Amino acid sequence: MHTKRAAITDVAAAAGVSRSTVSNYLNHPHLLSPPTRERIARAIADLRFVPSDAARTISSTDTGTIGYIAFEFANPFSGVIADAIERRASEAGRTVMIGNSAGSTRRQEEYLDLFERKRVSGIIIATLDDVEPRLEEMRRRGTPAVITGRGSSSALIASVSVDDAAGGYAAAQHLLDIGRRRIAFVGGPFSVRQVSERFDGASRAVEETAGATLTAVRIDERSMDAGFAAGVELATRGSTMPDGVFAVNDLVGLGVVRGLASCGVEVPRDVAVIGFDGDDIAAVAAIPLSTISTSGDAVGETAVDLLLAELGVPVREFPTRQRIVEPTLVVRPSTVGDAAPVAPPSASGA
Amino acid sequence: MHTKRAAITDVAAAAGVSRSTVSNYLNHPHLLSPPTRERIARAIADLRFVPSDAARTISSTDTGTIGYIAFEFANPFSGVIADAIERRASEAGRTVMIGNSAGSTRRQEEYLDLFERKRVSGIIIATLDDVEPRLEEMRRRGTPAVITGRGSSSALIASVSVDDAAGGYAAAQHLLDIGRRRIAFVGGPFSVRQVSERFDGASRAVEETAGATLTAVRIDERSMDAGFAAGVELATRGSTMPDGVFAVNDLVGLGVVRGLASCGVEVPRDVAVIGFDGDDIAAVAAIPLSTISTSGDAVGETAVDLLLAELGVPVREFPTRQRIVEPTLVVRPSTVGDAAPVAPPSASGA
DNA sequence: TTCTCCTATTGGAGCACTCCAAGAAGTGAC
DNA sequence: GTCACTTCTTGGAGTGCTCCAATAGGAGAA
Repeated sequence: MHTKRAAITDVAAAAGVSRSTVSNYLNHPHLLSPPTRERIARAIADLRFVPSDAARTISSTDTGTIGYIAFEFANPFSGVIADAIERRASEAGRTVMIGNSAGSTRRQEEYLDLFERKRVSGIIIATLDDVEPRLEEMRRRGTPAVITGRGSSSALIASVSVDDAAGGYAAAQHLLDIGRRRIAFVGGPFSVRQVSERFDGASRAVEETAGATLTAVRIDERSMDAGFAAGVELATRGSTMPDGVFAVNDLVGLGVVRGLASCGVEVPRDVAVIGFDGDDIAAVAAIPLSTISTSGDAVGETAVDLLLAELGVPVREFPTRQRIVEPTLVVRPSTVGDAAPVAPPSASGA
Repeated sequence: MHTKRAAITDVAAAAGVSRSTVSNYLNHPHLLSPPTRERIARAIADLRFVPSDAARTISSTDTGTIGYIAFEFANPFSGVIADAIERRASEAGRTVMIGNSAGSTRRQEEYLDLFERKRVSGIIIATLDDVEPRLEEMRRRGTPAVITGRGSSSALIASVSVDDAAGGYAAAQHLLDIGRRRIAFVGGPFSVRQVSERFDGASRAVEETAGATLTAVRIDERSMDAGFAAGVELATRGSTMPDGVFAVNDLVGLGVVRGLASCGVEVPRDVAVIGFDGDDIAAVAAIPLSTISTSGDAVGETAVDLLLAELGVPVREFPTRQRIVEPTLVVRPSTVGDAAPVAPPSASGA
């Protein structure tokens, strides 16, 4: 099928030097005299020699690759983060190995195992589970990790998280600013920290405003379908129907809009809807969705920086262990429609 | 910082057996007696031993990982394919290492180098460049590859491609079926095979229909902005404005729709628009876009199957070298609006 | 009891590299 | 011609594992 791969010994023989010299050519070329360097270069080209990273790893520990365990590849947000991680890592001369836990704890464990066996330099993991103990152990063995998406509960493990409470506050405040008072939060399960913190942030904003109320519509999964169902449910509440909805994420938000629309409720005239995440699809939807945008780029890049810092490689900015990325409000027609918005008692764009 | 990692020798010592026995435990556990097995298991747990894949690779060649070089991570379609590849590979007990060429030939080369150094079992690459010679060489050295997205020009390199010509034909035929006669193709550059084949397919359909014409609007990049510009340009053509547009992909298609709309042209009443790819965003757009859908899942899975076949691992289905995935027509409001469509002389849904 | 046949275990060679102490070769000063 | 330095180059040991031929230790057959 194919001829045997050339190894460093073959190159040495072809160039008439020792293995060590070829190794030096590969790792410390400045040590060689120009003629030797040239002969080795020719031999490598002739034999089409490709050094084995495995053999190198075995005797030098650092593999130069970063393992990233995504939570859900299907979610476009994952792609944005992965892209940012890959870009930043590549700038630092490192490569990324990507796994996809698809939300499964088992697969997450499998990937942690695998990456440790591969001796990746470090791991970036998006997770909802309590993996800190495991990560601490791995760290002790020499493989550091950074958690993305939520804060780390361990001082030993770095994390990059989005300020969900601040985002929730901003979302609710925006609804209040455009005059909405009966706010509904659509999301769940509350055991997921992101969900509860977004809700708590919204609560705080609502409490600060006289006459405003906040109710929660619990859903089990954060999908467009669940949002749709919630939208339909809200639409049929009659007089207790909210005039503002804060959806836990954009997918759910888009579902809510559709659910409401399917019952003849007009967005944003009757009900204003805002999401969370800043997905691209939110922008191109039938009624573009207002949202609290978290920069996936920033999250990914920061995660890599934190990891590199832990690896002792110089990075652009001095890192602290736990980083929090502030989300920003993006206003679109789903809250401030082209159609004249409901009279805003206290107008003030956020 | 951390204690030295336990190696197989340490485990052997702790369990009171030889290194070979531990190696057997790892790779051929059936050879061991239950008591030995247990002692080794305990020793591994106590020492928190994690075997090194690098050391294994060095002495057994197959790393069990597949390298995937994506063309553009930012494009959601990449995510779908990556997800499918990852899933299928994981079913086969293999892992995926992902790189992102971001359309750059240089980075593509870098990843090919890297993956070969890592001794991945095989490579799946989405590319527009003529990489076959390089891949043939790698194959000779023991690293096979599969190209996705376009056919391979080499009989030695497998590929999974979408039948772009058939897709182009179907797109144009759909426009003709709903009574459109002045068709415009928006896409470019024509040097990219996918583009020219889609156009050629469309040509064929148009030629078969008396009185139908096809014109091409060339664009340099396949982005929403480029589509928008093309839409605006078309809208200002006055009497020569087409009544049907076939956009080279969904992103461009969405741009065209917006461009037309920005000039007061109504879709699909005045101009019907169809895209290509089957992106999710096409479905949730303001005016959901009809499209020629290619299943990213099928492409990804088939690519893995082809690669595994090449690696001599049994797979579900007997593979041939070059696979072609047939795209399917998805009809949405951008061609057949809720508003009454233009009188269709020869109605026949495809 | 002796011999055969398993089964479970092992020593040692090998894999493709790196790393380091030490040697060779060349240069210039005295 | 000798000595002190550099600059290159090199053997050999080490890395963590796998693979294989060889061996020990029983169990059963004769």
